[in-house]
Amino acid sequence: MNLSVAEENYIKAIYKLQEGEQAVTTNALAYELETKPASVTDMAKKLKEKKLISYEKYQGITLSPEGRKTALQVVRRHRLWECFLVDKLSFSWEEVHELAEELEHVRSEKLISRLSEFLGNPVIDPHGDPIPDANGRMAKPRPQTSLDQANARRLVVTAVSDQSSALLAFLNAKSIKLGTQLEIIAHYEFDNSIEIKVKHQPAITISEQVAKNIMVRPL
Amino acid sequence: MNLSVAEENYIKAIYKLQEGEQAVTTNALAYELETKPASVTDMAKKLKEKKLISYEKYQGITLSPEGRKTALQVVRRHRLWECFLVDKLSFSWEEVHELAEELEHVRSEKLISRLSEFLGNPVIDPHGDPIPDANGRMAKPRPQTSLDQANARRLVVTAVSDQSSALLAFLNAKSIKLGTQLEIIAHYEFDNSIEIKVKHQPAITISEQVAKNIMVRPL
DNA sequence: AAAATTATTTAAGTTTGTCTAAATAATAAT
DNA sequence: ATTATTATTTAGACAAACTTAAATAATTTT
Repeated sequence: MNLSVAEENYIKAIYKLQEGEQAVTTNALAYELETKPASVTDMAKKLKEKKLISYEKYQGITLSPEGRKTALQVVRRHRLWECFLVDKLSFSWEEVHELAEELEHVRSEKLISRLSEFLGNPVIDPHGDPIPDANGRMAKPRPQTSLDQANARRLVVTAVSDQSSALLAFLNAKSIKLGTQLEIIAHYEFDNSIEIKVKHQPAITISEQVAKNIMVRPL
Repeated sequence: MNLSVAEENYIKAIYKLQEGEQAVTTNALAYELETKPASVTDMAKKLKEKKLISYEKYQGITLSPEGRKTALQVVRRHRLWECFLVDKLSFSWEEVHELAEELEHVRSEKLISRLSEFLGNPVIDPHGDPIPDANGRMAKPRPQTSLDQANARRLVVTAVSDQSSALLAFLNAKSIKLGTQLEIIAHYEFDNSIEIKVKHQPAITISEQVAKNIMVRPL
């Protein structure tokens, strides 16, 4: 099946939002793709026609088996390019998403298998997310949570969900990046701020707002 | 200026056809881009509006200085990706064109400068064509001619202009590839066929049709 | 359970890049 | 210098992916 860039982006977004099983709503998808609900409805009809999703009016969207397979191919391409950009071109992890977003739409089995080989067939990308293999199989995603909901004491930073440059600059200033190990010192209940410590750095206090956008997993 | 993929392809094709100075005709451009003359006229109006070309009804098209700059950026991206595919992913020179055709449209100064650096800032691509630098400067193109028009005796293969798999298979069978050194043994005037010899191979006779599609330069 | 709110869909219109068919201009042939 | 041919442009339409505004369905609130 030959999909347009827009169609691939819808499939990928549905995959991301579906997260397990429940149907994806029109609104959620519109928000994710920065488009309007009416556009989502239009596209849903088209993707249903192509048997990539199941969709009934007012009932939300779920990927069909073919849809899931397609999604995994796009995810594989995206994550392999991220590896390339970080490992070979020395980009930092927060820069690569947008570029990979474009590179992922170059559809060529051969290109992707050669790229994977060139990178040493990596199984996780620079954000710590697993890379599907050519058959769509991958390790189960790490149990990430946002920092404000973490219950373990010692944690590793796995991603930053908000890509705004303000947040990235803040994290940069505090030497917090992918793979940084943190220790939670205290929760302050009156404003839900969190005091954390990075090795060799003074302890710092982080607002709930910031904590919500830092993804971590237990060490 | 933010150009669409289609616009970039037009600019690149105009650059390719302009070859020196003379204006590009509507028909030639339509043929090159595998589209219809009417579509070319439409696009010409748009590109003129954006000041990338000069164009007057029935007078053909030439790139403006900005247009040329844009074209060189696209050519730079294309040729760097070709280097990457051949040098790092072990593609053969005849496979890379289509892939580079897609990769070239990922517009990021930083990506391209990093890629160039990663490749060791190459100045010629796998087809022997010069790669423009970040400022659009490049070595002057090699004096290629098609094999049927070559006047020197000893030649190097620099490109194959027809990308059909039939021709590529033929060349493969005869061990002729980019960089192969040939010697012209004889021209047969009755059908313009050419007898050539590759080192360590028996001499072979090539039709005019084939010779027209093999680009060479004097050794 | 009715009213209010929110979510979703439909209808109609836009833009980009294409197309076909018809009209016009430029060039070549007699 | 007409006529014929070829090249180019215009006009009108189409598909993809989007938009806004209005209509309808689903969900929540009271």
